[in-house]
Amino acid sequence: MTHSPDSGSSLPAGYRTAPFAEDCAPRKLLRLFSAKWVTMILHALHLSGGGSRPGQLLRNLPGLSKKMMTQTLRDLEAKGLVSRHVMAEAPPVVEYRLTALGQCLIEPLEQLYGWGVEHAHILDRID
Amino acid sequence: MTHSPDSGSSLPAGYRTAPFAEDCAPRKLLRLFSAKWVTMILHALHLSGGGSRPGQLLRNLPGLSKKMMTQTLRDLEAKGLVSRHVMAEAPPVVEYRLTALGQCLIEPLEQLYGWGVEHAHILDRID
DNA sequence: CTGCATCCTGGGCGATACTG
DNA sequence: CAGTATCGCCCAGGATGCAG
Repeated sequence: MTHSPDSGSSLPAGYRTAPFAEDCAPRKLLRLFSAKWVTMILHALHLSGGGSRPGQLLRNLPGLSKKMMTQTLRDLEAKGLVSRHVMAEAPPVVEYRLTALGQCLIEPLEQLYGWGVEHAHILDRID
Repeated sequence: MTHSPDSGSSLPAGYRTAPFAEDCAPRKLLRLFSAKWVTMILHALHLSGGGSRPGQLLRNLPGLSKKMMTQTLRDLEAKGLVSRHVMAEAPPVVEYRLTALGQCLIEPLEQLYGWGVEHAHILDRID
């Protein structure tokens, strides 16, 4: 018998997991973005043309601690969103760049950022 | 002398606060959305045509506890994103509805949800 | 400059039990 | 059914210090 491509379950179009499940696609995205510094770092890298050095980032993002920066970068690296490049050794020169995957995630992020900027007057009332 | 409308500071177009500041518009939005149940509840209300009863919500969102539901709803209410309507008294019948402001925030949320669904294959690699 | 380890606190959030 | 109050866990994330 012919059965639908999505393993036979009846889910809303496009979904491969229940739309309200903890692990539904949208939630994954939001969970990623909800880490305090993830979006800022992605955005900063993006604005720097896709790559930036740690010191640079630290200076660009007031409030960001060295610990959280490294930690967040490691996390993003593990997820394949940024890549680490060592250029020299003494003194160490490092640069982090957005991977193709990272560039991809920039899209919805910038959309959201854009919306936020455009509707700043609204956001003033929710925080 | 004529001065620019945005109080004279030199910020990127559209911004009224530094793009990297903790309280920049995009960050406010992300902070709101990062609360564990906010987006799910907004989304659920949206799908229910803008209004829903507590029990309904509880049943629709597996994993959501009564406490967190109420707490989140109270929070959203305080921010003017949902409104509370008591219909009867015994037994109590209550309905929560999205306000105009709430409807407004649905826009970027649904965008993000849409993007997430469309790129589920990518999201599988980040979580 | 870059990066890791350690200590510590706040509060988000879940479980449970009780009122009307 | 709707809502509140309490207890307690867990961990994100900030501060500080050391190492290459």
